[in-house]
Formats: sequence, structure tokens, C-alpha cells
Amino acid sequence: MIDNMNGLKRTHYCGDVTEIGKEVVVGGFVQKIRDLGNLIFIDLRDKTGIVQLAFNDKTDRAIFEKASSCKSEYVLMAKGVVAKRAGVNTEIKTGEVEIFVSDLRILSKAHTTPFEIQNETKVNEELRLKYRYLDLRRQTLQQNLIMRHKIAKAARDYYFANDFIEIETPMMMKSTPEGARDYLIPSRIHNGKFYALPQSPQIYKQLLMISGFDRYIQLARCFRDEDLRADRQPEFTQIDLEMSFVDVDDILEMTEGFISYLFKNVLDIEIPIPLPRMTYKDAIERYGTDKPDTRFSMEIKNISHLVKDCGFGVFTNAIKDGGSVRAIVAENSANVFTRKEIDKLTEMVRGIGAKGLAYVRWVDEKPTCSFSKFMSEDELNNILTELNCKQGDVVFIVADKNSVTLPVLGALRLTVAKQLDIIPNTFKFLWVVDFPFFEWDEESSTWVAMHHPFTMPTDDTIQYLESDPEKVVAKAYDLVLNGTELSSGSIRITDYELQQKMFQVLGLTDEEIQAKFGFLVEAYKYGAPPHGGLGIGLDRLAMVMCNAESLRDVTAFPKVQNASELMSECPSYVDKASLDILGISINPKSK
RNA sequence: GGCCUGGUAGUUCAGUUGGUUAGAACGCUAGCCUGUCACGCUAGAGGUCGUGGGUUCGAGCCCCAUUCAGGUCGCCA
Repeated sequence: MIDNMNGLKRTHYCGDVTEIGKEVVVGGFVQKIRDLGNLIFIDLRDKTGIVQLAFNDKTDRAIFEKASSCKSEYVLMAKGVVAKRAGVNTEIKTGEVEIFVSDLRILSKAHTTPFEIQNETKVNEELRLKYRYLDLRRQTLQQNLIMRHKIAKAARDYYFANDFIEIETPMMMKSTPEGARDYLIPSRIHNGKFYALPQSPQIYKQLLMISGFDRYIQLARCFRDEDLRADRQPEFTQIDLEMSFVDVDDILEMTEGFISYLFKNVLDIEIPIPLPRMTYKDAIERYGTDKPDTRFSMEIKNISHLVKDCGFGVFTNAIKDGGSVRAIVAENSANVFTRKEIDKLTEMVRGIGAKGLAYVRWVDEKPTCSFSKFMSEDELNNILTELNCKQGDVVFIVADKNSVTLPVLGALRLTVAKQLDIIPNTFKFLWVVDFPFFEWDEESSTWVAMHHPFTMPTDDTIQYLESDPEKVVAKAYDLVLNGTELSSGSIRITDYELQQKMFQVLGLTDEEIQAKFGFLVEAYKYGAPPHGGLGIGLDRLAMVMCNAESLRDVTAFPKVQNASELMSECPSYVDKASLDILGISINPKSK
């Protein structure tokens, strides 16, 4: 038998019970019971925290018996007077008080849970995801989701105050075969046709600018049918926005205002604005990635000019073949990066495309070096001088094509910094700007748009559109936070003629243009204000602001690596009748 | 699709060179206990060692396959 809550109305959340002498009514889950024989303490938990209920068998035998029958995770309501506690628990907000209970209701009993509901948990994530509703009882996850809510609220507050209006765009839209794979929805009415779930509201928000809405925002759900990562879920949320009568600086300023507002309001942290900007070229040259983590230095240095005539074939051949020899310096790390540890790093860089890893380890008086027999002492000293090395440092060197040396050293830089634990716990924002418009696609032997084909080239490179596509720079910008790409956006092409020219350079036929985005191109015929925007990854923002390891920690019901959800076990098969209505038959994939 | 890591009581883990009845802590069950707050004490239940096959007198341990999960590369305009 369980009780009802007749006559009781909750007056306080558990975490808010502080006023001694006041009669309160609280409700929550049993976190812990300490039964001392003639004295029972129950820790009651709700989303705000924990409060201690106290029971004494001398005072009321019936309530005492009921308290003694409670078990973990039972749902209780309790009325009583707040009293000062004998001892003090400094770990919790309500640690100095307890509720001396005069009315206790067991509103729901609970089986023993598959794992203990504890703030810090070592329980296997697979099990926690299967019982996600229990996992979500843990304070850490509740705090994360509350943080996420605060971010979403701050976004709405800030952008609404700046005249943005929220408009919902369709979840069922036309599949556009470019980019990531679409999630498809079969149409019952149009046999053989499909809708797609949006990868982003990109096209719709551009159309809204053409309609004259001027400033649009949406907390938009987006879907991509690609493989998952710790920072990639198949469905995610963007703070998606678009503005009219703006150029790059206007959008960056507006965004900086938001970042500053957000961090001040949610974390009470001052983010100095304007945020630093770095060109794409600089980011690649100095950090080996277009999303550099600038919380620490350890920049990549080109030492090709120092080794081009040395006797080490690996170096000279790389340079001869148009590549480079580049290095990073891990300061004061010679005791960490022993020969064995360096071997592990070598293994790691081989895994991502490098042929090997040269190093200089300066532990004793003289540095030891993996290529010492190919190089004179002077040549080595020149390198160490150029890199400002001192005793105790380790230098890692990669020689290869630039498309190998830079990303490999970029990845190595992060691995080394993590291993040395030298990354400060701060928030470092960075705009990466001046992206090349096109990149050469080896597979199709064509230029493809790096951002998307509606992106505006910069005013001073637009002239190269047909003659030298590789020189064209896009009015595109990425916002990077601590090495995570938070946001990506651009100024769009609003000139119909220019858009046509762009499609030609990309090698699209009129038929393809018409089939893929005919309606969008058509729309630009009828007058379009200059406009641009961006999408800020809400999940990733929440992940960094919560200091979480994975998007799963800031998503209420996340998918696992194979894009299934362990609790509901979706996706699932459907019955034949449902498929018949859609005119779909399943051919099992051949292996 | 490739590569790497892991799967042993409800949970987290240990398990020696392949050798008797697979252990610990927490949780759970029962009992005792008036100021606990990771309460304490006593006793108890709880295992197809992910699954299938193989090697062996003998497999948690070795081999093969498979499955599930995580990470990563490809992929992600």
C-alpha cells in the first residue's frame, strides 16, 4: 500500500530548507537511510539538493515504523519543523539543519536500482544509458541540463532584445544530396518520394531574409546521418540566426555581444571582447588545424630552411618533394617523454598518416636525437636555437607533405599538452576568418565549396573567381572555443548573376542547379538584402561550459556510437503493413 | 568500412605460469544499535566469467569467430 498526498502541499525544495523553526513540506527521492536503532535519518533528494529528515521512535511510533520501512529511491513527502542539527555536514547546502518529521507519506516504492544513484559514478555508461531516466537523477547530469537550459534562455533573451524574432522552419524538407547524408522520411501519399530532416535550416533562413524578416533566430534541431563522435550526435541543436543589411563585422560583433552576455549571466565570467581573430592560413600554419586550442602555445614551427641541406634523407626528400619539416617544442617534458613514451607517440602519429616521428630529447648536458648520425652538431644547435630550446625540453619533428606535417603536428600538440597537463582551465574564444572558398576534390577532380556555394567571396578576391579559384577567399567565419568548433557562418551571395557564375565554377549543370535548389536561386531574382548569419552549436557550447567530456553528458536522451538509443532501442523494425503503406520493401544489406 | 581498447556477483574491480569450492568493496536481505551524515557491528543471499567454437587431463586465463560498448580514421557542403 502506498500513501496519497492529500492535505500536503509542497512548500520548499529540499535544497532550500534553511529557516530553523519553520514548518515545511518537502518531496523527493530517498538518497540514503541511516538507521541507528531508535533513531533514523533519511537524506531526501530533489533537483535542488538534499535535506535530512529525522525520526525518533519515542516521539511517534507509527511514523518511525514507516520511516524504517523506506528504502533507497522511494518517493516521499514529509511535513515537519526545521531544527538545528546536532552535527554539521559541510558537504551540502542544508548541512546545518534537519526536518523533524510529523507527517510522512510513501508516495511510491522503488525496486533496487540497477546501479546506485550517486553524483560521482564509475558505472559503465552503457548501463546508465539503458536506464537513462535513473542516470538523469544524478545531480551532475541535472546540473548539466539546467546549464543547457540557461544557455538557451540567455540566447533567446539576448537576441530577442536585439530585435531578432524566432521563426520555426520545417522539419520535413527537400533532400539536398550535397554535404552530409540526410535522414530520409518516406512519403505515404507520394509513393517513392522522400522528405529529408534538415541538416540545418540554411535555405529557409536565407529565404526569410528575402521575405524581409531582417533578423531571425531559431533554436533549431538539426540532423545528419553520419557516424558519431564524442562531440557529434546525429541530432543536435543550433542557435541558428540570420541578419539582413550586414557584412562580416556586424555578425561577429553581434555574436561577441552574445558570448559576453552569456558568460556573464550564466557563469559570471567576463569574456573580453572583441574576440581575437586569426586567418585560416595562420591557424593551419601555427596550429595545424582550423580550430586551434589557444589556451596554450606550443606552436608549430617550420624548420625546413635549417635542414634543407642536411644529410638526413627523410628531411631533405620531404622538402624536395614540395613538403616541409616542422616541429613543436614540449617544454620541460624530458622526464615525461622517455624513449618508451615517445614510441607511443610515434605509434599515434603513424595512425594518422605520418611515416614517423623524429625527436630531440634534451635531458642531460647534451641533447639526444633520433637523427644524430645524419646531422652535424652545429646543424642541430641551429635548430635548437631557432626553436628557443633549453635543457629539459623535447622537440618533435615531422617531415612530409604539408598536408601531413601540419595536421599531424596539430594532433600531436594536443596529445602532448594533455599528457603534460598544461592546458589551463579557461575559456579561449577565437574567430577563424578568411577561409579559402574552394578546395580541390581529388575524387571528383573538381573545385568544391569549402563552406557552401551560397557564400560570398571577399571584395578583393572576387575577381579571381573564374581565373584562379584557389585565390578566392570566402566571407566565412568559424567561432572556436578551446579547440572546439562552436559555430560556423558566412555572408551569402545575394546577386543572382554572381550565384550563376559560382555554380559554373563548381561545375554544376543548369539541370543540377534546378533540381537541387532551383527555388532558392529563383528567389534571389526578386530582390534580396545583403545578409548573412551563423549557427552556434548549443550542445557543444553546453559541453564546454559544463566541462563535460562528451555531448552525451549534456543531452537528455543521447544516441550511442552506432546512432541507436539504448533505452528505447531505436531504431526498430516496423511491421510489414506499415511498410506496404509506404510502398517500401527491405533488401538486407549484402556484406 | 579500417584500426585500437574493454566485457568476471546488482555495481566497481582483483583473479599469479592454464590447476581444489572464482574473491574484495559498495549495494541487497535479516538482526543489533539514540545523533548519524561514506554511521557502526554481526550474519546471509547473490556468478552460464558477453556469446559460440577450438586447443588441453584441465580454460575466467591460450587460439579462432561473433556480439555489445567506447575511442579513433574514413565521413561530417
